Amino acid sequence: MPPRCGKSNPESAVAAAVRMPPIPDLPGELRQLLAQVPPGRVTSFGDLAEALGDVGAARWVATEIAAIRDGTIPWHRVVKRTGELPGDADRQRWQRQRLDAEYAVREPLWTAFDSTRPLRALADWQSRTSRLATFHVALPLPDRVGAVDLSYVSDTEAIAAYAAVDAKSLQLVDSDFIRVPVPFPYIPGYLTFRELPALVALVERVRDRIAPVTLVDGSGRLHPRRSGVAVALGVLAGLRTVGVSKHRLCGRPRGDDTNALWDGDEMLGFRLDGGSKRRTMYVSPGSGLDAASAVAIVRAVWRDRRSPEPIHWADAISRREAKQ
DNA sequence: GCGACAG
DNA sequence: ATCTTGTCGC
Repeated sequence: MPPRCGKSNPESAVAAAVRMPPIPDLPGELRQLLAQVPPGRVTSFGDLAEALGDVGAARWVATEIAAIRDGTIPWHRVVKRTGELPGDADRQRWQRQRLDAEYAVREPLWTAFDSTRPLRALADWQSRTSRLATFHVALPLPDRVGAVDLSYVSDTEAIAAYAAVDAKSLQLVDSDFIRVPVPFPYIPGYLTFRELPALVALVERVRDRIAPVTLVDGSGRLHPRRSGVAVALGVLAGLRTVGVSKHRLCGRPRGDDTNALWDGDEMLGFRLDGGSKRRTMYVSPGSGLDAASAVAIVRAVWRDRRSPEPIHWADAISRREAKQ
């Protein structure tokens, strides 16, 4: 029963607000949208992405359509926003024939989709989730530092691995993995919905022995909605997490410290220079600690490999298991 | 040609 | 991320 009145209860507020959202069947949604385009009209990849809820999914739409083999799906009514046809000469010739056969007008683009815009709902979930994260707590270096990572067996199945090292010796002290279905494609800004179900399942498996801090291969607050996969995992699983990525999703240097990364007036994380043998990494809080603590912890467990020790082991284990 | 958006 | 030949630098 929820508390009735009086003081708010942070525990139950969090418990009520944090649940994994329903993961939409995006390929299915795309096929439904394709079926809506009337014969004789054309639409664009970007307009389809917009109908899915985010124009940023346009490249996923393009690659998904290019992979369609089912001849009953009317992919030929999709063109580039410039009016050009996509693909190589053969594909263009085939598409032009199909369009000519139905006397298609090439403009204006048809955009009157009926859609629930599922990506918009997911983006809203990310914004709500980021408000439940904490990122002002200074956290000393704990005794162990863990990491999680995924390797893909196929486009729809992955190995999620956990590894932990002793913070002093940097020796591997714990590891585990699970094989899990992956329900969602990769779309920039929405990695959370591809990897979070697997990571939550993995964390449940190692819950009783998990390290005080978990590094996550992906962004934390360095995200357009301050809600990278490390933020979501921290909030949903109630863990202290740090986002560690090899590429920068958002955030730019600003001012005196060229390693601090800002978006608007928010300092979201840091660039960690790798030097010669290591590679540059981007670090930001997931939840439960501040950016300075996050970067100090990552530094402490980063020796001379390309990536910090816990991430290296989680990556190596998941990759090895995915190969079998 | 430029810019490029985690995994 | 994964798929992979050839290429480049130490």
